[in-house]
Amino acid sequence: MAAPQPAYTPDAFRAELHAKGWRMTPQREIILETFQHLPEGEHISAEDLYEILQQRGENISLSTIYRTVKLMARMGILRELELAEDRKHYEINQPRPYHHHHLLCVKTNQVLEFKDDRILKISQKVAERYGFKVLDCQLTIVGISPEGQRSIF
Amino acid sequence: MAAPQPAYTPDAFRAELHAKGWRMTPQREIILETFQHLPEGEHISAEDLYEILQQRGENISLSTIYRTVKLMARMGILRELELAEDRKHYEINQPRPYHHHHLLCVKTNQVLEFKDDRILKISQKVAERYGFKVLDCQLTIVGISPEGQRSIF
DNA sequence: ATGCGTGCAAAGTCTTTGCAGCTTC
DNA sequence: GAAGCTGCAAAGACTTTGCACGCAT
Repeated sequence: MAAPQPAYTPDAFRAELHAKGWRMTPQREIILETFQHLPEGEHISAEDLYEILQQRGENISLSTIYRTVKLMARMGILRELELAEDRKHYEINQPRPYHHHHLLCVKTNQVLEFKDDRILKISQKVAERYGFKVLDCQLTIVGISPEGQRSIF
Repeated sequence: MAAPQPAYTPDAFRAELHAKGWRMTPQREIILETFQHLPEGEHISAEDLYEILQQRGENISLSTIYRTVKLMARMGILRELELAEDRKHYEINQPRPYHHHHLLCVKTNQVLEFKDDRILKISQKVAERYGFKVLDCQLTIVGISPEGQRSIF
């Protein structure tokens, strides 16, 4: 029985930043919150985030967004996904059982999510074997969707 | 007991190309062979491949390389990996039990390989559930290596 | 007060594309 | 012979970086 997962708070973020000699800023807090309020499983690109913030009237530069998401990914707060052909996408790195993985179609570029607790367990075992601390694990299944199988390519 | 895995021959490649109305060329054959002769687990970028070919005296343009590796990845012959920060890497998509996965350190960028037969089994089950045909599956564990844990970031 | 972070614009890097000529089927 | 493929150069797309100013500590 898993306990409800407490949200990663701005204060926790601040503390982690301080521990490394870094600083909390309004921009970083807004970006954290924005990711936390994204519907589950939704992953966005730097540019997507920029537009979301623009529409909310938050003027945070693209540079800052790029710098911040990279920082947060390195801290393990965000997962960096490379599912689309062209650009990276990010999403909150939810702990199990919210952890999910992706099924990707090379023909239609369709992306489906699925969950499987075994993946994280396997990952933790493997990481332990090599002395790694796990921040995230992603199983990406690349294949051809039913629609893709019908198309002639 | 798995039977020895027959290599994917130029003829098989040719046949698959023809089935789609495409053509075999010397460049494509050389690229296929180059990937097949790479040490197991070695994955290279388009530019790496370009340099390898240059050194072998094969003048194949970067454009052709980009076009060919993308084509071969879509055909399931190559796996497209996004382990490095910047560019895509490719390797032959070996069938089980040669299939391997990656453990990546966000601090040192170190990449380790490991094998685990369960991953492919799980992937096939999941794909089946959604009607997908599996071309490849990649479990990437992102974490911090022992060396990375010692560094101050 | 110190020095990290932000914004802007410019520069970079990897990748794609238009086109003419060559090659494969 | 028709259509796909290659090479070259140019264009494109995403991301990073230099610098001056502002803000967190």
